[in-house]
Amino acid sequence: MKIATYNVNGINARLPVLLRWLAEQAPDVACLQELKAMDDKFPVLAINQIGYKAIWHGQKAWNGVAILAKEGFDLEEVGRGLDGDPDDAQSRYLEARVNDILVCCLYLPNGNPAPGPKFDYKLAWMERLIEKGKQLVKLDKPVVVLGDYNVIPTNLDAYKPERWVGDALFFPETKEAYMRLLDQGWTDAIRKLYPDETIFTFWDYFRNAYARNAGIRIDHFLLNPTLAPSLVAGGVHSHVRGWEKTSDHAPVWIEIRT
DNA sequence: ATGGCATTTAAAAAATGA
Repeated sequence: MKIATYNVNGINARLPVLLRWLAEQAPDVACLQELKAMDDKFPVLAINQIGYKAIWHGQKAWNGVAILAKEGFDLEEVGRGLDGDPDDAQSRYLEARVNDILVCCLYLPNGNPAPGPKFDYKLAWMERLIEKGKQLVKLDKPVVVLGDYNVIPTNLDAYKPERWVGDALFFPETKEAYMRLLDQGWTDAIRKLYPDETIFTFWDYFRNAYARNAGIRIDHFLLNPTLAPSLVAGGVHSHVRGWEKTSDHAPVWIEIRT
């Protein structure tokens, strides 16, 4: 089974790119982030027409997450949103069962500028995710928590790491919270497959960043111990970042033995 | 240190992203 994550940066603005990528790569499951659309603006018809079911959690203008699965897969929503803050109205977490795998799609807050209230929200959100992770990691069933983490885990994950010092994606507290999550027993699937390679999933729109390969790795797959032994392959569809009217993220994928 | 670009909302310019 191939599972992908893709921060589309506006699902309606990127619909041609999204459909082209789905047709070209045909992932079995695709988790999307940054829909930037309300629920009734989600392009479900176009997605159904190319053979995918979908569930989504939208929001006006910002955020928004969705889980797509090919027709023939069993897709059932398990929940939306993280516990721990009843006042949180941002659509950033969606959980579904796809066949026997629990698929948890997230769009972790950016947190800039740091320090500040947005950074506080990011760190609080990470604490809520860590609470959730405690339960998920120990399940007997296979679990993947994937999406745009907005975390650059190590110096290996950034072109010129010194440029990211002081950024919320690379702040000591951000990396520390992410490490605490990993230490629950999660496997960073892409880093497991490529322990020493420079791999990027995001290139900003400025300064010709994609052509210079001046990127960062912030889209991650975390596998629980039940699922981790089934990992067989993975990578980044970086060529999609070179398409017209494309997102600043590229799709990332893994393959699971089922 | 700053700004470069792209999107949404909504009707010009602000907010957001990373």
